[in-house]
Amino acid sequence: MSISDKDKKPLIILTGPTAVGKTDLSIKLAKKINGEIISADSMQVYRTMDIGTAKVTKEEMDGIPHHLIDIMEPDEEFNIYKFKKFTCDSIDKIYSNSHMPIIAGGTGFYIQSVLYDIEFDESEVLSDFRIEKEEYAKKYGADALHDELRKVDPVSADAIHPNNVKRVIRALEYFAQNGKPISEHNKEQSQNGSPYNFMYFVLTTERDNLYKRIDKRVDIMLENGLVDEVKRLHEKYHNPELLSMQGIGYKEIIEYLDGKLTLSEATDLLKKNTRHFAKRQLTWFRREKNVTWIDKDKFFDDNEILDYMYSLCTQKGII
RNA sequence: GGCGACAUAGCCAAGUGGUAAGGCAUCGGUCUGCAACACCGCUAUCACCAGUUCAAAUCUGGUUGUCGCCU
Repeated sequence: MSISDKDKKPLIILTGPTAVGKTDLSIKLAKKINGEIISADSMQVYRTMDIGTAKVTKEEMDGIPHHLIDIMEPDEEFNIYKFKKFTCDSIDKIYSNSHMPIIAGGTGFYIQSVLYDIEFDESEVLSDFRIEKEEYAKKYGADALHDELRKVDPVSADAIHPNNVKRVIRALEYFAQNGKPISEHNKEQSQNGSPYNFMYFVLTTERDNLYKRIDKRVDIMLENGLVDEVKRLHEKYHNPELLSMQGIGYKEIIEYLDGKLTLSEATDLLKKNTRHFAKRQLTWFRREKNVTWIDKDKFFDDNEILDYMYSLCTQKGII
């Protein structure tokens, strides 16, 4: 590369599977290095969804500014395009405060969009188009829709499994809007380098331990009133289809409230879904390039982790 | 002690002579505008021993274990 990393803008990312302890550590890190936190979490953006998203509380923030939390109503749609836009704005603002941006959160897809500056065109989501295609797939089968994609974009057709109707539709939508295959666009974008001089920390711990933490956290959420929180939202919106209500912890409790599950069944399902989610996150991070894994089990305490992170950031000239 | 039933992967569970369905969990993976989404892949030789048969998870005998009933 022609521009040295040190000339690029600094950025720190702290991620990891759900319930590993990101929030706590990110705040400690922010204090240590004069940082501000940008949440990379697709659910914490929603106001009044606090318990189920394990959202940071004001007290926990302890004066550290947090961005991208509580910026949407639960019946609004949030997506990666919005995330990227808001995050880039926040990063600029943080620089102008002479602070260090720390992206903390578990949505790897979102992080990627900012880190590698992936471009999204301005066009709106074609919701009618999506609905129409969904119905088509339901009526004639997923394979029929996949065949349709093959006609316009064989590369994507090869890459996307026919059963993955959502992705097939997005590829179709992209083609309808731009007149070129999404596979071409993806290929171009995948060659982007990062405009940042960054450290990408992935916090992890032994699998058994992680699962125990998850189970425990779910129990605590229940004790803290998760059912009431979901009940309030469910009564307000009456719409389990909302993106926000599809979040883990919300969809399961709604099933309970609707009498489809007992509370204990809903709880088990919620724990299971959370474990699955954590596993998928881990898979994502494993594939991500240039990440620094931090195995909590190898450190005595958070301070030792912070010192380690600090020294790596220093070496890279980020701090 | 007697009688009866059952014994298939971590769990549930099909399969009654022809070379081990399925579901869940586990594990691995995909992902470029719904991503806490959506999707894909992998995982057993049938309690043990002996016998019948070209061929047994499937039949016979025995052993062990579990459950139920009876005294």
